[in-house]
Amino acid sequence: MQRTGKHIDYSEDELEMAQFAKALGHPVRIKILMLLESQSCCFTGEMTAMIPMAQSTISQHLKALHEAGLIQGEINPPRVKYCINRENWERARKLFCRFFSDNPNAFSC
Amino acid sequence: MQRTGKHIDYSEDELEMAQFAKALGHPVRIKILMLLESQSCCFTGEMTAMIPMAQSTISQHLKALHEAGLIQGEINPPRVKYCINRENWERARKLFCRFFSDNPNAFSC
DNA sequence: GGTTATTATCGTAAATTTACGATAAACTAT
DNA sequence: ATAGTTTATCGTAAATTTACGATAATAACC
Repeated sequence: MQRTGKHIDYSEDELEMAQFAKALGHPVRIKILMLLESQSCCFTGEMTAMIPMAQSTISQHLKALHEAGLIQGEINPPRVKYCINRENWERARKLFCRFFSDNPNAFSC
Repeated sequence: MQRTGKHIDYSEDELEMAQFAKALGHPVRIKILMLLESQSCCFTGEMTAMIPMAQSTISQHLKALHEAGLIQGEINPPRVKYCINRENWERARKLFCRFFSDNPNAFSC
């Protein structure tokens, strides 16, 4: 895409929110995050055991979530323990809450 | 993708949320929604005037938002007036708020 | 050193997304 | 009818995403 020289000026919030949203834009990544939310922490192996997908695919989705800043991994050889990145989670929460609340009909968030 | 016969059982919430998130996963679509939020309603032309992108591309993004259920269009010949789909907006708000609040460290949403 | 266990990365192929210009469609107004 | 205005759709090309199996990397253990 992006074959023109045109640049659109997006605000930091717009870019950041789109980035978070993109990371949330696949059901398996939602599932992974819910898992981490409910268990606080989780090894990759536990996820691959619960989700019928190739281990490499799960790892790829974890990478996407990591790059978006939503999770962080702690090496615990030979395993890796993942958990929510609370700082960015809070940031995302604020962005989404604000976004959906800035309208006259909304309940307060 | 999806070349195997495996099916993952996603909950309705997981699927719906991923769908909303996917629609929010591009900065120009965030921008469009913010515009609709601030103005309550907007013609396609006003958006194409404010966003330096081909008219066809904007229309494509509007279609994506419409298919995700986040906006609705009212034909007002020869123009089309778009606005937020309040019912689904509220649904999305609840999903995201709940999602980001279901954790011990979060502030209440 | 060699083995085992766990996870990431590589190489790939198919599907989807994103952007554009060109064209069609829909409706007004002349 | 013709012309004008606005928007959607079509055809396209490039980029990205998603999935897989195979392989590499890492660190513990024997």
